[in-house]
Amino acid sequence: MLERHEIEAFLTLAEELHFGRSAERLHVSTARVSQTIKRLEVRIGAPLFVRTSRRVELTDAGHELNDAVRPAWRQIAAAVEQAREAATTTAGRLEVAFTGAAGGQLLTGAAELLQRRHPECEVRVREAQLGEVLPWIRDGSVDLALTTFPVAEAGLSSGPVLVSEGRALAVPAGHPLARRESVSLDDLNDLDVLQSPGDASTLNELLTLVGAGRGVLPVGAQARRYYARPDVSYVPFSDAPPLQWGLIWRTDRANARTRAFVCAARDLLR
Amino acid sequence: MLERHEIEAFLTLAEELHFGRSAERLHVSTARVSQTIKRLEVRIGAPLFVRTSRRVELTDAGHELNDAVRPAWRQIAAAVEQAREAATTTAGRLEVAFTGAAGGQLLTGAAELLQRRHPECEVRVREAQLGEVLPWIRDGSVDLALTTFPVAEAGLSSGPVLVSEGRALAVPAGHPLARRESVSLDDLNDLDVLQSPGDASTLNELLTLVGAGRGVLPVGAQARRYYARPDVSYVPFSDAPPLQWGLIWRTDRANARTRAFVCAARDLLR
DNA sequence: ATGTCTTACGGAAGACGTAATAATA
DNA sequence: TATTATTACGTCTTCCGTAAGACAT
Repeated sequence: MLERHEIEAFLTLAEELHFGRSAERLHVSTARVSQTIKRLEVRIGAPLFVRTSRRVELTDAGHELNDAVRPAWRQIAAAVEQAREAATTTAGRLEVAFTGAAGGQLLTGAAELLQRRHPECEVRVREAQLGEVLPWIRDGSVDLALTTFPVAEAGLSSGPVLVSEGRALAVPAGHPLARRESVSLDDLNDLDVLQSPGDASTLNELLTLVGAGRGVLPVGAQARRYYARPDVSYVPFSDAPPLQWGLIWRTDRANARTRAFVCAARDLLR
Repeated sequence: MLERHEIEAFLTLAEELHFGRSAERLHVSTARVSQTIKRLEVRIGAPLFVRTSRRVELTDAGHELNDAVRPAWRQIAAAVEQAREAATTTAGRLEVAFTGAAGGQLLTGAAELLQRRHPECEVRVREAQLGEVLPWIRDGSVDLALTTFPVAEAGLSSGPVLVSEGRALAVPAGHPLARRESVSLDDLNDLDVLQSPGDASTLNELLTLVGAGRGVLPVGAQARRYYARPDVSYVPFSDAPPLQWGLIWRTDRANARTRAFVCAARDLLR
C-alpha cells in the first residue's frame, strides 16, 4: 500500500506537472519528490509520468490512478478535518440533566457561565426524576447528568466532586425523631426506610409518603432548604459520611462541549 | 494528514476491537498498535477508542471517522491493485501497424510468437500506408508501429533496431541507371526524386510513378523481393548508410503488452 | 548557458520490538 | 492470577536536504 507522502507527492505532481512547484507545495526538496515518485513507480510496476528535463506528463496508468485516488484521498482528508473540528469545537447542542432543586440551580449557573464563554454552544438543562438519570445517560438522550457519587458503571466517566453536603433523615413532622438534634445510622434499624425505585419514582412522591407516616427517607441536608414541607422534618445524621455530587457522562460520547461544561461547573463553585 | 500505518492501524483496530489481534494482522507488536493509536488520537484531538484492559470500543468520533475513512481507503487500495495489475498483465488487446510487405511478415511472426507466450493477449496486425503511421501512433489507434529509424518526436519511444537493410534506388526499367551495378548518393543530384507525402501516399503509387518515368525513389533493398515489377528496376546504393527498422510507441501508453511484443519481435530475429 | 530532473551521501526523525509496568476481571 | 493494554528504551529503517551530475532547450 502507498505511504502518505507517496500519495501526496503523486497527487501534487499530477496537478502541477512540475517537480519544482510540487516540491514547493509539499515543503520538501525537488530531489525528494523525484525519489518518491520513482519509488512509487517501482512499487506499481509501471511509469506514472513521462518526463524529460523540460516536460512532465501523466501516462495512461498515471491518469487512471489519479482519477481513482484523488477523490478518495480528499474524502479521507475531509473526514480527518471534520473529526478534528468536532473534537475541538464547542459549537452544537448539549443536554444536561439534574435531579433535585439544588442541582437545577447549580447546573443553570454552570450553563450560563458556559454560554458566556462559548456563545456558540447551545445548552439545555432538564430535570430528571430519580430513576431516569442513568437510562437517559445510557441511551444518549442527555450528554451529562448531575448525580450522587460514586457511579461505578462500565462505559461511564465521572467529573470531580462539585458539592459535598451532609446527610439528613426525612421523618414525619410529628415523629419522635423530629425533635432530635441529630440521628444516627443505627437509628435506621428500627424504622421503615423508603427506597427510591421501589416505593416511588420521584422525590416529592417519596416525601409525601414520609409525610403520611409510611416511612423515613435519607436525603441530603440541602433538602431542608429546597424541599421544606409542613408534614416533613429533616434531622441531620451525626455519623453518615457526606453525600457527594458531580457530573457523569458516557465515556464514548465525551466531547469538547461536555469537557467545557464540566470545567464551567467546577469553576463556578470556586 | 494521517500516515499509512496510522490509517491501517485504526481501521484494523476498529474492526477487531482488540490490540493483540490487530497487531497480529498488521504484523507489528501490540505496543506499536497502542502507540500508533495514541498518537492518532492526539493528532485528532479526541479519543477514538474507549478501552480498558478487557474491552475496546469505538467512541462516537471513532465511529464517524471509521465510516468515512474505510470506504475511501478501500478505493485507494483497489486503485493501486488495479494499476499494479494493469502494469504487469498482458491480457487485453494490442494493435500493431506495419508498412510494406516485408514488415507485415515480420510483425505477423512476432504476433504468433507473442500469442504462444501470452495466449491471453489479443494481437491485431494492420497495414498502414506511409503517411498514416505517425498519426495512428499519435492518436492511439495503434499501440505499436514498425517504421524506419530514427524517429525523433517528443512523446514517442523506440525499441531496438530489428532489421538493417541496404538501400537501393527504384528507377524506371528502361533507365540508363537500371543497367548499373550500383548507384551513388551523388547520382541523385541529376534526377527527380519522388517524395512520400508529396507525390503519392502509398508505396505502390510511388512505384507506379517510377515505372511511368516520373522520377526515382530511394527504397530498402528488400523492395527488390517484395515489390518486383516489370516497369521498375532496383539498383543498390554503393555509399548510403543502411536503412534501419524498429518498433515505436507512445511513451505514455507503454504497457506490459507493448513490452512483450517488442521482446517477441527481438527474439524472433535472433 | 540556463532551467529542470536525477543520483549520491550524510544526518536526523521516528517506526519498531523487547521487556517491564499497570489495570481489569 | 491471567489476560490485556501501556510505558520505557535502544536499534535500525528510511525520510530528508545538500550538493553534484545529467539532460534538454
